[in-house]
Amino acid sequence: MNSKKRRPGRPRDEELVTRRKEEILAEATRLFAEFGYRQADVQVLADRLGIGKGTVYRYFPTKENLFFAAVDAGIRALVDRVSASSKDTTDPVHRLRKNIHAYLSFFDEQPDVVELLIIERAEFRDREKATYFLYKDRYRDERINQLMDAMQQGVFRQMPPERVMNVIGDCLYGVIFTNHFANRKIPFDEQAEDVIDIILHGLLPN
Amino acid sequence: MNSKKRRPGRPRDEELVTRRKEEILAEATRLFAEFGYRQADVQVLADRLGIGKGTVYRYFPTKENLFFAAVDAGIRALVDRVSASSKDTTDPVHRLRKNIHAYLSFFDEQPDVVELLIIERAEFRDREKATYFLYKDRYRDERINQLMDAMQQGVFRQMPPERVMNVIGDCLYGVIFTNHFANRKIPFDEQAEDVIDIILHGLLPN
Amino acid sequence: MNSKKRRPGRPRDEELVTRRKEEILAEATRLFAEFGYRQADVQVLADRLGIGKGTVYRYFPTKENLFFAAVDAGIRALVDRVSASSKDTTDPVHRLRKNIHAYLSFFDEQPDVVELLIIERAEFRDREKATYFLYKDRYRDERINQLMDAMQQGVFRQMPPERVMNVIGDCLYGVIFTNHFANRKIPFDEQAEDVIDIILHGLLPN
Amino acid sequence: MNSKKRRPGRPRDEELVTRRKEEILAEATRLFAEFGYRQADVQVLADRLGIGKGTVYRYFPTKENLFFAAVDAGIRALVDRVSASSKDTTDPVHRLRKNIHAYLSFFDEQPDVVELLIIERAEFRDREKATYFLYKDRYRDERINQLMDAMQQGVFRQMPPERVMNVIGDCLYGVIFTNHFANRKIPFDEQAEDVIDIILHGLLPN
DNA sequence: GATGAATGAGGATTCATTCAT
DNA sequence: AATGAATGAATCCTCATTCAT
Repeated sequence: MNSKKRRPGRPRDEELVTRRKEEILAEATRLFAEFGYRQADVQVLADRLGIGKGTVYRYFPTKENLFFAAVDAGIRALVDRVSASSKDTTDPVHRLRKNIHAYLSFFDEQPDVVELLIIERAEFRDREKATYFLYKDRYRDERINQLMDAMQQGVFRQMPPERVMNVIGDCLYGVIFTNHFANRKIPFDEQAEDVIDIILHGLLPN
Repeated sequence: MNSKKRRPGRPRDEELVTRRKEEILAEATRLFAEFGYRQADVQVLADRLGIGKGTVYRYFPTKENLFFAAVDAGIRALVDRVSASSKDTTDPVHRLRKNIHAYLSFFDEQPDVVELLIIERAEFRDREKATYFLYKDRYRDERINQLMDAMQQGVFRQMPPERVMNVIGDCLYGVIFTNHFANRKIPFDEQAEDVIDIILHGLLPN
Repeated sequence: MNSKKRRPGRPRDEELVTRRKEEILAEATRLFAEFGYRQADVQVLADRLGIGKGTVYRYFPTKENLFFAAVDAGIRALVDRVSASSKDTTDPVHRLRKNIHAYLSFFDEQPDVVELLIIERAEFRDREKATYFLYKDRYRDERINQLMDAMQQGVFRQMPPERVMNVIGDCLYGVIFTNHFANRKIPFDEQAEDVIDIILHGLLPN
Repeated sequence: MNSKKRRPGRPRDEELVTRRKEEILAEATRLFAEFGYRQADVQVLADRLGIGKGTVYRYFPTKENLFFAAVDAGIRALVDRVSASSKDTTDPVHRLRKNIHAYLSFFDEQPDVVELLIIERAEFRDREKATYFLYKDRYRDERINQLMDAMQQGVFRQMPPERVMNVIGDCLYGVIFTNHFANRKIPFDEQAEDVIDIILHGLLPN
């Protein structure tokens, strides 16, 4: 499994760096989620980690850099989870269900990541796009193709695939944001079923 | 009618107070939307208004108070718009369409209000509920009843009304947030139609 | 009793001014005692009096002026009380007793005045002498003479009268300050007796 | 003995902390005495010390905290001086004389401390007791016992010891305050003798 | 490499005073 | 005369970042 060639010299150092970065990132995520960007004090982060403030700056040159690294890590974890959820499925409806469940369960487990998304937009308003959507764009064509296939197969109605994708994506995004903004406590799998039901069948009786 | 005895001295001008507050609020909304809460400088606000900083504090005792007044005004305007949109409609489908159009057109015209909602959550993370949802709660029962009526009439399928309401609300919330986070430029009425289409008919062919 | 000649014209105006000043001064004394000089807000003073802030400034050109007027009024009241207390007494011991009782009872009734004395020094450190001592100086010679008479008569021991006066004065000053600084609640007449006892007889057995 | 493992990085220098705090405290005492609490600018303090403002806040988290640290240091120095003055004396009269001389000579040398006491009360009026009296309370029982012994021995008259203690304390407190309020310049040892004379023998001829 | 001491730019808030009404 | 709207000077405190040890 660990197929990287182990070269002689100081291989452990690299690992150390990686491990340290991850530790810092994990704590930083918690800190930002707790205090917001501005109020999150790098000194507090260092204290919680039991290291010096300078050490944090060794691994992340600025607070902003640290923040975006945390956002990135969070979103990458989300993407991995959602991708994995439908790996062995080709049925469009099943895949959609799996993806929605994975998406909502991820944010249920990692509520801090939602906070990071909000904070990112609140603090870095001048960015063209939030990180989340940069990642999303990468999977755009793949999603579109899957939707078009499903329509071709007659599993979904014929609709503009991009717009369908938007509505589904927006709906899920809205669910997790509302959960946080309204302090809503609904079991995530119930939410998933509610969303799936409406997205698949609509409100009208057939 | 105006039988109040004129007390000596300069009379307090209630209208002036109202006008001033509105002027300040309008500019504050722009400022917060532009810079975020922390970065928004009350001095800059005063400069833009051509008044002294102390004058701002005359009308709003703290920056936080000012911010929440701006949020409140924004949400009240939204509520008014949506309420007005379906005033003379009793048909459930028509009402839903009207409401969704009104909702999206409001945020299309007042994008600053979306920013305020995001900023509120990012900065005041400890509040039980964001202002938006406090307002929403007031209309909860009314909405539920309308949905139940529509189901009774057979216009909508029989479903748990609360959950339906949540999915619709989340979906719309997600739309406006995504518009901002992803810097998405789609005509709001197209978005409205896309959302309405899926919510009413679902993805599956009938 | 009201022996001032009432002249035709607008005599009431003067009275009004005097009355207004006194009302303002009384409330100002309370306010300063409650908040200190810096923290005492002229707006609050006006509000408590039910008048406009500008009106306060009509009667007292600056806050500082207002403060010193309050101090002055307080000290003048003290002086009057103490003077009156020994008006019909010529016996040195009796006069001393009367004066001490009057002094302590005054500050017992008017604790705000003590606060003013403290605040005066704390805020206006550059004054050569606190107002209290300016007033005291006026009575210096009279006091000295009284003490010298008492010594001549053999009622008091022969001592440098100035120094005796200082020790007595300091002692009383210390009593009222300590009452305030230590939040001490002792009936003022007991305190008077304690002070009188020691000042007259000393600690040593005769 | 110094067997602690040297952790990596710059070791925390406790001595430096202590030294810095003392330096800051000394200058702060001067500053507060000169300007009062409100008017004392932390920036000026930093400038006088030739350090950054942030450094002051590194050692004292708030201006208030800094002020009380200064008060505390001042009073502790007083207590030490007075305690030391009568260490090898058991004779009550001698001890009283020594204590009074020490007390007055302390404030003669450290007039800034008197200012701090005044400022404390003027600014922090809501405190139950001024710091000075909190310290004094600790020595209360000891003082009472000494007085009772002296009375038992017949060195002092029989009197309520608590009240005697109060009168002596108030008298001294009054002396130092009057010195400052009235800008009085009398050699402190003369003052001591005057106070001692009256406290011991009273005004009346034996 | 790690640490933590030092820094100072940046921004909210208070309140005496002025002056138009 | 009386009022209260407007002003802005004055100051505390936070915290990212640098760099000597």
